[in-house]
Amino acid sequence: MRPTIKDVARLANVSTATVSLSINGHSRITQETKRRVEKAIKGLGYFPSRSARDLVSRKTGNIGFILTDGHFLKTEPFYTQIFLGTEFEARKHPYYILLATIPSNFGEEDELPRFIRENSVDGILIAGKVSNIFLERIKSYELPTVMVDFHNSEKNHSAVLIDNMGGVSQATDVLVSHGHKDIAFLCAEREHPSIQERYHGYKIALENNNIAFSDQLVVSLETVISKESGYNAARELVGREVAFSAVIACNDAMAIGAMQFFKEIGKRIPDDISIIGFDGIDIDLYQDPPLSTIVVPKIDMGQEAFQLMVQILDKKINGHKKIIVPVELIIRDSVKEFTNA
Amino acid sequence: MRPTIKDVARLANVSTATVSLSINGHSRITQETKRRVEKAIKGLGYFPSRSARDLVSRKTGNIGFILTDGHFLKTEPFYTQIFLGTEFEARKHPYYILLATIPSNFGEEDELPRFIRENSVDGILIAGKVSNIFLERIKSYELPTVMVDFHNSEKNHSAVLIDNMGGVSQATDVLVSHGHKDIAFLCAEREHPSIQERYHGYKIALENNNIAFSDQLVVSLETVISKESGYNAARELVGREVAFSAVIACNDAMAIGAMQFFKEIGKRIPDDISIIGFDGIDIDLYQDPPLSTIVVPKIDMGQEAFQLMVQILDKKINGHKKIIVPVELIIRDSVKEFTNA
DNA sequence: AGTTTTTAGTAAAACGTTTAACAAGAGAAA
DNA sequence: TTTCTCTTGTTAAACGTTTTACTAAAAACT
Repeated sequence: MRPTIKDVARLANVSTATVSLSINGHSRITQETKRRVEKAIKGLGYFPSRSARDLVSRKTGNIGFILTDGHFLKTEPFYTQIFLGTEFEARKHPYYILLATIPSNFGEEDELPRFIRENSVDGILIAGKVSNIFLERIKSYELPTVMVDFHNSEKNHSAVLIDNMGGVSQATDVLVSHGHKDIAFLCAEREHPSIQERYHGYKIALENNNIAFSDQLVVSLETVISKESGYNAARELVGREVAFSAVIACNDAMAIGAMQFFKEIGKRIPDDISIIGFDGIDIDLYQDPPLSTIVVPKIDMGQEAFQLMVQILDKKINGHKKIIVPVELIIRDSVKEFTNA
Repeated sequence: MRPTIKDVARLANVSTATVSLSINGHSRITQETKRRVEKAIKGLGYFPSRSARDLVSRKTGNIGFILTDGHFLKTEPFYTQIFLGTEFEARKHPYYILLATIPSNFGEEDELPRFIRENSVDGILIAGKVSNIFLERIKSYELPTVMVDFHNSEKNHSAVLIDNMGGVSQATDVLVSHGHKDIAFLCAEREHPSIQERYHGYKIALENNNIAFSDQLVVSLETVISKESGYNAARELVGREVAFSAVIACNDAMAIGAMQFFKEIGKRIPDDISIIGFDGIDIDLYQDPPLSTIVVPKIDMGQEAFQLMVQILDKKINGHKKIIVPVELIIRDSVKEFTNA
């Protein structure tokens, strides 16, 4: 039989209240008794019962982590790494994480994650884009919410976001400083906030560098971001027969797809075309040449999000807080000085 | 304030005991009262408190899902899909799943997953290969355990396993029936039970088809399975300058890496070489040509594992039960009749 | 009719914590 | 000395269920 707080109290010759206060670090207890309690706990291998604790404190001790099944099963473990970050952070706090996936096109008829319906979480983390219907449906539960790598149009939630604009601006600046003037921008899923920000960063940077913007250099056709859409976007760009010496893709998957097309039609990278992606995923390094990219600190984002959640639950935050995590531009062999050759 | 069982009892004009028995489907309660209780529950939007329930029933209501961080962060969502399968199944039962990753090389100094140390799970699911040290360390907790796609040498746990031997045998048979005689086998991580079984299936099938086994046709050099090791294995095979017209790789990743090498040296698939992988991952379809493979029902495996766990917890099982899930050979364009041209 | 058995429901204890209200003793202030 | 204030600890209620033992009424036997 697992020892209870009573066993500890008996062994330490104090009341159960003292044990409880001692464990939870209340200042009422003297060092001496605290030591006695500690010793008893160690001796018995005692561990407080979660359900008893939760019952009286009226918490569940769980945080829900929600993302779409598409994001969870993606080939690139982008959101998986964010999840891992929250897991790492959760270990330092008295919470467990419950993961649930929802359909990408969550609609009226779909069921909410069970832990929401059963009131088994104290708050939820939402990673990546989810449907508005989903957001509407969970409103009535009034759960503390932190969004990661996404924020809804009303922006009425705390969120951990990527510095999309800064990242792409920086990338553009670097290409310009390498002598490039005709810089293309390949993207998809234009309605996604992150994509809009990246696009914005591209335009701003061009402006700052006194380079005229040309919509002939922007390809934005498809609604889903993938290697395939990158391949197609590159084909479209080449088909337009407009001069360009560098490409920024709105993420690494598209960049890799684009590189594949460029290579297939005999273009050399970086000799003919310099290219930069966004995300910083592992396979970037295994490309030929290795892909330059804007690295997103995925683990950090997960950790930040969880910390934010803890602050909210501890009522240390009043309104909605936004955290913008910085990104890091890493230039590899896919970028080279512009040559007129 | 959330309604409690007392509110329901009051509204339905019965005792809390009746409500409890009613909810949990005890036969003591008459249809009429059950209906009254149901109505009250609906009316109040009542939901039983997990912590209260767990406290008295001395369960946690959680199942731990453990896999190595390497497996979790893999590019191919193989284990992620297995996890999703358990998630789907868990929704039908009164359990939540807690996920934890452990280091691939878990050692003496590493910490056990928090939910184990804190006694917050009623049982654990272990997916994929984990270190023996880990298995040793959790022994003392005496947790009901189900292993998925792995079983330790002592085989003293229930497990859900893949029909590795059957799958590869079948693949070999098909190649033989397509006229191939010199069939190579590429693998890595030879000490892994699944790999051994696949290798065994290959040998058995050759024997059954009266084809002499040649270790010149078996490449097993590296300790880690990946696209890269497949690429290297193919190079090794070609370097041996021994005739072969077909290849079975011990998984899809290696098959894809091997295909890449074959194509690079000008071999045509399937004209010069037929190739079959194992796993059935999504990108198989996007290969050129689409890769034939032995499809593992990953979602099913997760579901089976969870069902097994529930049976164990309900004491419906005496000893250790093994479930072998069937696989399905799917022949795509990477396989062709042998021609002597 | 009287007795036993079955049925349908209830009272109350128990699960293991937290915490508000209280108490006893020690030192400080009067 | 008496009273007041800290300090350190304790008592006991409360959290929301489940379940054992019990009871009253109805049904089934003699």
